[in-house]
Amino acid sequence: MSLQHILLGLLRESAAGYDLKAVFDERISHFWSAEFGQIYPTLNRLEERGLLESRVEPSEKGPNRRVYSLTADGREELLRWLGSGPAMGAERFAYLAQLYFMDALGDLHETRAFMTALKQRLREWLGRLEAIEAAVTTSHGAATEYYSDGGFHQFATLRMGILSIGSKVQWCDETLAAIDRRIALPAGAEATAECRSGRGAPSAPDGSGSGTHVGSPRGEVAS
Amino acid sequence: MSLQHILLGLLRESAAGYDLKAVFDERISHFWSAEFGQIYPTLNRLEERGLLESRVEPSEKGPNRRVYSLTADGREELLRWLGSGPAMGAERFAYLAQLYFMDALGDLHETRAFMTALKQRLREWLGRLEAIEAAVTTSHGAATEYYSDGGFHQFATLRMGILSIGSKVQWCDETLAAIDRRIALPAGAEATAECRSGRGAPSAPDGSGSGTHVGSPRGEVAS
DNA sequence: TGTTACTATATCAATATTGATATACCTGTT
DNA sequence: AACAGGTATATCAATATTGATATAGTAACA
Repeated sequence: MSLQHILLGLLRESAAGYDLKAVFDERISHFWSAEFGQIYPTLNRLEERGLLESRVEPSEKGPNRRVYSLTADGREELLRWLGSGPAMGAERFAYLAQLYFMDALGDLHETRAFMTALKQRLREWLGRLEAIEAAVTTSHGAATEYYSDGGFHQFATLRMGILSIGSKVQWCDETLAAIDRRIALPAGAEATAECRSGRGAPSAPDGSGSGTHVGSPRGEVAS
Repeated sequence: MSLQHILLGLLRESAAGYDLKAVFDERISHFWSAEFGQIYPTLNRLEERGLLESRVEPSEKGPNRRVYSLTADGREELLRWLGSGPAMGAERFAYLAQLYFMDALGDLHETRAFMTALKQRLREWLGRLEAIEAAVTTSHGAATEYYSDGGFHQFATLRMGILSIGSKVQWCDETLAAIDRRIALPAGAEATAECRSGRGAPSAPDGSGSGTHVGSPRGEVAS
């Protein structure tokens, strides 16, 4: 449901779907993204629900544009969402899934190459965010408490991107170091251990006899 | 496309859809989650594509189960995915979107309450992950290089969860401190600043005359 | 003038995801 | 035996998301 609300937020200033795509790509990609195929139908539904209204305008550079703006109901719904407390969706990292299963490749050098590539990608991303941060603090100073209301809030979200991705780069280093220690081990020196995680019962002693030990190949934590 | 591959990874050990749901909830929720409504159709499609095979078995505790296992093609596709380099999907944080627009509430105390609640939720989550980490290192030691192959890779993913969420808790503190400095300001002392971010041209000087300044209410970075 | 190429604008089909609901079996109680 | 409540198993309808494709204008150039 978040995209609907994000569109309401972006449309505090009216815009066409095409413009909004650029905003996703250029300004808020560190916390959300959307394709045309999602933006247009969602705008339609929001208009059907009376949260947006639209008018067709000629474009300066191309075909006619349908420009959307908030209705009173739309503004109300936006404020309701903003006041409803933090929306905590599940996080998804496909590259962590790959790493989780990567023992299947049976070669730690593959894992090492993977982590090196991942670190590189993360550092590029971090660099882009830091460049934006530098541009902002250069022109407005490092004391964000003096920023405009909008700027203050936006800068805070940028900071989370920087800190969070920065921590992932650190994690890459930590993991690469562990990989190197492991590679240096005399063959066959590994013991057996699996770790389980998630929001469920943290350290439930396993072996409850369910017959199917899903996702627990070769060795258990509670060994 | 990732869920399909994650299911292939989990099914290195055969299981029914019901079991897999538990794995998502209890073991890998720090990087992926899935509901029944997604798991079952995806298993079907994977079987149609010949990457999985299934047989119906009586259950010890309930209705008959359809148990899936990898085919040779399925294992091959899993390995292909694992070897294809880090899959970098866009990250999505609905709570950051809320914060980004929260100037609309016009009351920094609302933002403060929001950040306090967010920090609390993140700390709880971090606590769960750290409890798992403690359980693992207690029984297998802190030297992960001696873990089993699977355990080593799985522990690495757990560490990313811990470092990444930890950095977000830090960010909450940093942001709360900035909010407090801003609240303490004499009224009207704020200047104007917006920040833009994303993968696009990092510090493109704005004002390119597009007419619609989407998402840039009240003040520009390149002011 | 016709052609190429490029930007702006939008739609479509396929797939993924969520949340609610359904159905089967088991266990204990009336 | 009939029922109640719980767990195990699975499906469905609605919505979200991705990636490819379509269509309109504009600009440069042969």
